[in-house]
Amino acid sequence: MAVSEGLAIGALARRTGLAVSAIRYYEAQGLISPWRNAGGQRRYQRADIRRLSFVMIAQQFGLTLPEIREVLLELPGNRTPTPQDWKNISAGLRAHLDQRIDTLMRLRDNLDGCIGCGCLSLPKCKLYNPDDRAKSHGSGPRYLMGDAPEA
Amino acid sequence: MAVSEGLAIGALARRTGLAVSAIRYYEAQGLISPWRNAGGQRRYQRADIRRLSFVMIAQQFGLTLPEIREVLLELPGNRTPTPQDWKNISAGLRAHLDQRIDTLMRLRDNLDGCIGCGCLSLPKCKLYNPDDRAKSHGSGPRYLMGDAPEA
DNA sequence: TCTTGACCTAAAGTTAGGTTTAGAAATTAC
DNA sequence: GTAATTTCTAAACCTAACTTTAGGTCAAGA
Repeated sequence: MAVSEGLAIGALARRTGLAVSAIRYYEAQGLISPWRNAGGQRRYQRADIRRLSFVMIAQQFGLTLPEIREVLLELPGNRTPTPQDWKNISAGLRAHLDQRIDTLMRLRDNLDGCIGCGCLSLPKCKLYNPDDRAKSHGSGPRYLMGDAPEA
Repeated sequence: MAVSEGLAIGALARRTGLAVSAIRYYEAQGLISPWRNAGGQRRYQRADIRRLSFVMIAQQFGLTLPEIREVLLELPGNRTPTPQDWKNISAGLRAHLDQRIDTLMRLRDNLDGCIGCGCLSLPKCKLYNPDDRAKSHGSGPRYLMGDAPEA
């Protein structure tokens, strides 16, 4: 086998720790774009290992797949990303992470306040601040305090 | 209407900001247990407002409904919870939150290290530490690095 | 060559946390 | 007393992020 035939999906799965089905799913979501060999099978570059690694890390940081897709668009399309390219977009992740930590710490401080005052049920409690609420966790519809649709 | 007839589900929904359907769902998940009036309709105590408030807050902190159910079991079953009871279980939340913040901060530090070394694809990268991975976000099956089922 | 094992697609299933819908019964308002 | 609200149950639907299944093709080794 020649050096530049690329990785088959199974090999990529083994190297990244991802399931084969997950890699196909990521392709469907536009996160990765392999080419096809003569028989129609997917072939990947070695740089794609790094790309998927980035996807996994960004997920841990709470980014959704569409968000990750956007971030990855910042990579150069015309050449294999360099370490510097990766450092650049990782810096963006760092900002995102800082924000999440910040939100949680504010939440914690508010909880401390509420433990003190026992106001758990009061609408004016800071824990009900809509800014801190919703869209931070999980999936599916959420219409929480102040997030309800108009009508 | 007598004082102690209890709240109807719609009233509870208005006071908590939750959807009626969500309240019924929480009941199905064992988070709240109303009684029924003669006509079979749900009736709630005013203390349940506080109970649902706690549920919402705990959700923001990233607890799942089963986890919240466990926490709520620590409340006294034989009487209406006092402010002190609520303070006690809120303290448990605080511990949970501290842990989450800790994890995120460690993640951030590791990212800094990786930005420095560009090791994004190396299995030895600290960002791949299984302890930090999985079960922290979102729903659905996740078999990530080291989390794969045996066979 | 033949036989595994890897790969393909499309569609359906899964989980969490709910919402929506439908048709019927209870309550409330006038 | 009747109309308008609420509430009831059960079942289907929703999203995100995948996995599983079914039925068929490709590739590699003996």
